[in-house]
Amino acid sequence: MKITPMTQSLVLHFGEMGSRWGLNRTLGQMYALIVLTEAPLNADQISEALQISRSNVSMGLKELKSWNLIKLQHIPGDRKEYFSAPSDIWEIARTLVLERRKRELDPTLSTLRDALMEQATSEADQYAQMRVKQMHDLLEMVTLWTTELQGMSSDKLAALLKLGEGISKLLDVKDKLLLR
Amino acid sequence: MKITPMTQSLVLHFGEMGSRWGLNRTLGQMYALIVLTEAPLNADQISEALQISRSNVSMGLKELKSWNLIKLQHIPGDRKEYFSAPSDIWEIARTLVLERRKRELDPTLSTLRDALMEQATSEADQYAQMRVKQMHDLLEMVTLWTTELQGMSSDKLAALLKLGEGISKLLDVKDKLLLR
DNA sequence: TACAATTTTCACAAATTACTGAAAGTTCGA
DNA sequence: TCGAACTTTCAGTAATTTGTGAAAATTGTA
Repeated sequence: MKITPMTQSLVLHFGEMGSRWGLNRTLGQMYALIVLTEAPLNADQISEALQISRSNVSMGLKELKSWNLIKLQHIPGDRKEYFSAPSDIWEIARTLVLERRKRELDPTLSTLRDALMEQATSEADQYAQMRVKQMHDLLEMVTLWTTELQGMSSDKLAALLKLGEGISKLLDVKDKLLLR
Repeated sequence: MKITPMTQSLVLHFGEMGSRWGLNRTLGQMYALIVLTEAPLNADQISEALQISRSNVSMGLKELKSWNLIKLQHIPGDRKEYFSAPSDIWEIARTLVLERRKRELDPTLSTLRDALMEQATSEADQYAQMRVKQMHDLLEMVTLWTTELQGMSSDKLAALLKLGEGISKLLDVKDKLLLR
């Protein structure tokens, strides 16, 4: 499996990015390759294209599956397993957000809630609890938002994001509507 | 510097979280401690509370400074440097978003743009470029949003987040207003 | 059921990242 | 300008994470 210079450089960049996103370098590279390639790929092709061992690919694929980022498919007459990414980039983004929420936000919220349930005796703990409450409320809102995003169609999501700088104004409009 | 069991467990949790956020475990712990403690702390106190070497604290503090997450202050009659976190949790969140954007989004956008400038000859590259375009547009919108957030007051930010499930409806309202 | 094709697991090796103590550097007051 | 108080740097070590090859497990089909 040959790989063009363009894909090559993108793959390398996303490898670096991957490590900042809870995935690791190889995983980032693998996913970049799958996303950028139209045809579904099998493990051997990935292994060859990225010059990593077959077993490493197997582990990476396992991880990618656990993130729900890839689709398994079979090609008639071929026993190998082929993988591809969703064609809708918004779906990928939505999945990424959802999975990170499950892995990071949810456990953190639960820890914060536990801390809030405790009886704060010392003054130090009272202050800590106050901060915990602030963080908790903030993260809960973020959770609410991500939940909301999950239910939105790709079109709507695109529209929302396009709003961009309009969002601030929109908020003002909302206030006026409520005042009416 | 003693540390209550409550702070202790929160510090440990944010240590784990830190590693998922581009910081590392120690950095997460240090910041949690600073955020949860009302009084500004000096390096020795942090070192003692978290049981890590003085030099490690120095490096962590340096990193935290580069993220703009801590404020340096001096206590009259004491030559040590003391550090504290912003009292406004929204400010912390805003800073975090901004810094991550600078470190991750911006370089990625630039790589994507480079790829888009190239002449795609092969069919493979044309497909790749199409996907790159999708990613680029998505990330550019995210950037726009984060920029917008930077300019918003904490109050407004809180209001926006509180909108939660209302956001979808709000979008509909906007469409109606435009149609009018 | 047997067997070839394919995938997964896992113990170890390699690479990367984080931590430490000692030494060097800085700052400030006398 | 000296020296004590404090901070930073850095080379080496420790810990963690990632990658590999060999072997085991699974799958599909003749």
